[in-house]
Amino acid sequence: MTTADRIVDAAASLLDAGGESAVTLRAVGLASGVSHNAPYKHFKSRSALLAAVATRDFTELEEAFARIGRERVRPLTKLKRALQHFITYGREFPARYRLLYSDPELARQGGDLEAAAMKSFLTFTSLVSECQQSKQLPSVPPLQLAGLLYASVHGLIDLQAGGQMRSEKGLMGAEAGVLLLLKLLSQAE
Amino acid sequence: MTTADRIVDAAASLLDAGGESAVTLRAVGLASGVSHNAPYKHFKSRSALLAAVATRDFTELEEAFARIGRERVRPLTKLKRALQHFITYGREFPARYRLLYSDPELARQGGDLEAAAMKSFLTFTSLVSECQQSKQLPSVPPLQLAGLLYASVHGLIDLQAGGQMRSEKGLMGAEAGVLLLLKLLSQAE
DNA sequence: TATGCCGGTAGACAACGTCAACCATCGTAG
DNA sequence: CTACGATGGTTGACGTTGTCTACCGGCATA
Repeated sequence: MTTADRIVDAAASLLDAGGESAVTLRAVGLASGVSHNAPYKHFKSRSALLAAVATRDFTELEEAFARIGRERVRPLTKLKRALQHFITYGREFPARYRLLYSDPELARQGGDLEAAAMKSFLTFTSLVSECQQSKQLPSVPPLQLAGLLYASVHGLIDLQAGGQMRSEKGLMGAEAGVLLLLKLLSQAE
Repeated sequence: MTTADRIVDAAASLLDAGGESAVTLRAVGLASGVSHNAPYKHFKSRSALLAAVATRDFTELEEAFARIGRERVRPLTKLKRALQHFITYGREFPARYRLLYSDPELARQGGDLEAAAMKSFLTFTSLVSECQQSKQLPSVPPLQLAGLLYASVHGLIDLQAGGQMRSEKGLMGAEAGVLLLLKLLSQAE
């Protein structure tokens, strides 16, 4: 494993452990066994390092979507599994999840964050499109339906990750929300 | 206008102008004509100041929802107007919008942020409930449907505020997304 | 063998949040 | 009338942070 990888790993761990503010270059350096300035040899700034973490997670997300897409089950089942994976990831790593969709400045830190994000969305779209072809979701333009579903699920996960949607308030969890949404959508056309 | 109000105003302006990182206590002090430490006489910390900004915005949001709820138009029209207001606010003040749903630590900074957020959501829920009573939305538990709608719209606004959902990518805007969602939901039951 | 890049170090700097000490004003208890 | 505590303001200092600059060793290559 290269040093750059170890630095990204350390940043991700710190992110999980203490939120974005815990990702200081000094802590990253300490955790990856280098000095507090070594990250600058691999990333242009702290933001660029965070962008690298986000890019890696987007790529892994896309791989998961693609893997699920190859399973031999009903299209709607694939979609549900993909959404379940998304939700689980968001619940397990809320800080990393929120990083994915944080400031637009992150995307402009160079790198291929935007491309990775777009690719994962397009793979997700193909899952939605499959459901439409098998008449399990209404026949509106696939990109529109996928965008709507993606945004809705993002909203559910984000509110849950931020603690604004806790079940003790009588609200439902992200899983229940997704299932309700899919149920309602499948009744439309 | 009290000094505390001026400080909150300054923080909101800086937030709009340069994002969260631009809200430094020194800049806030300068903009509101006090020293860099005066905010501490009114707010326990920088986070508490940001929480005050968020609380104010949630309150204004709730007032807008309540105002729209008193209009004499069809329930679904009220709901659409409320959502349109929400979207417009998010587009005009993306940094403030994102502050509303940022870290859970903000909510724990004391203050009544959580109560204000809940109140605005409940007022929104009453709009949804009205639509259900007039059979314009499916008859599922109101809190669930409202939560789903709220989260979905939040997702649309948030992705747009973060620049992840730009129309030049062939994706739709938040308004179109909401209209599509309402159209599909109204076909279900 | 000399050289220039690559990846690392250490140190300094300004800006930031926060803390402590100090001070003016003013309503009020004695 | 006076003493005083609370309120809201000030200045200065401290530690931490991101970032910049300078330095340095190894190693491929001309």
